[in-house]
Amino acid sequence: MPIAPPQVPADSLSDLEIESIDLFISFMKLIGLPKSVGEIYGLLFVTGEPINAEQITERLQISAGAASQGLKLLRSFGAVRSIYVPGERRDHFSADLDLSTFASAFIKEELNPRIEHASERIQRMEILANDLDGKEKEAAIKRIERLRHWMERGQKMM
Amino acid sequence: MPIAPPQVPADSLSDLEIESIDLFISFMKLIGLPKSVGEIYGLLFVTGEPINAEQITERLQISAGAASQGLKLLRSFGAVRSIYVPGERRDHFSADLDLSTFASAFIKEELNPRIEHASERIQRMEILANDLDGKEKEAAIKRIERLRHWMERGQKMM
DNA sequence: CATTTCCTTCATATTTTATTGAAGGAAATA
DNA sequence: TATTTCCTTCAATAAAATATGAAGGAAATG
Repeated sequence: MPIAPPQVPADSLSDLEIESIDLFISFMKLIGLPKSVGEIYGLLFVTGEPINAEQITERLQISAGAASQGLKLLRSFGAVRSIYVPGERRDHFSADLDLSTFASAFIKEELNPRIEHASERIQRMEILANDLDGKEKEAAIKRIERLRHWMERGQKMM
Repeated sequence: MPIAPPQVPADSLSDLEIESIDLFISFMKLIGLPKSVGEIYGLLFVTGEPINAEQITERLQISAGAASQGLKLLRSFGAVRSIYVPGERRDHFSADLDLSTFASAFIKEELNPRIEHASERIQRMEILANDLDGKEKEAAIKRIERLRHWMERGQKMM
């Protein structure tokens, strides 16, 4: 009878690490990013020391692909940076603690394009509303005007 | 040979309606709400006149269940209101154009609870960090401090 | 320059989320 | 009060999002 393979006990996470990871999972989900991205940032956040991709996959028990993609995204937002560690061949990564960089990048890369798209759509709506007649037209234009107002407010907020 | 059943051509949507629906689908997705919610609000937004649930399901080709749930959610945010139409048995619905009501309700019901949860988590992290020693402890505390700072900033923004 | 190591990409599998449709309850109508 | 109409809920299903892991490329090593 074959012996059950020993559960490779990937160096389990401390309570502090778990709290941090959980926290950033919720945060990333809130802004629409996948769980794995939150896991990675959460781990890097508490770890402090730069660690490599293998360490990330082992501690978090995620695939190399997920780590690669998550790190790529986090770097693109400036939330994580590559750190050169002398004598080490692998890339090492560290969390950037200045979340304002992250926020700006997120607004610029994710939010602004959507706002622009919405803006174009509102413009098109105004044109289409002009083809209506009478009371209906007036009402539609008023509504769309209002929409534009709100959109501009949102735009300014950023 | 049986004749193909005539495609019940549910009174198709105008270009203006499609633009509005698309716009609100993107918006609702952005804030993490399902497509059907965006469809419903988008339709009500351009329609102006109060319409009933059946009209919504027919125009949007969605199920009665989806309409019911979507309307429930939108009402809970104050984005849609029930309108009494004399002589009509069915409930009628109309979009509330004041999006600030919507925004407040969304912040209160969706965002604030998450912030509180995060706040508790940070507190727990601070306690756990106190159990570390030396340099590691100091570094961890500094990071968590920083996190709290950012969280409080976010909290104030709302 | 052959080999190894590391990283990324992408097709597929898995997990998560949203929608459907049937059942049941409440309110209006006959 | 029986019947019909309307609305909601929820288990089952469909759709969408995310993670996996194998394949391939690039860079370091021997």
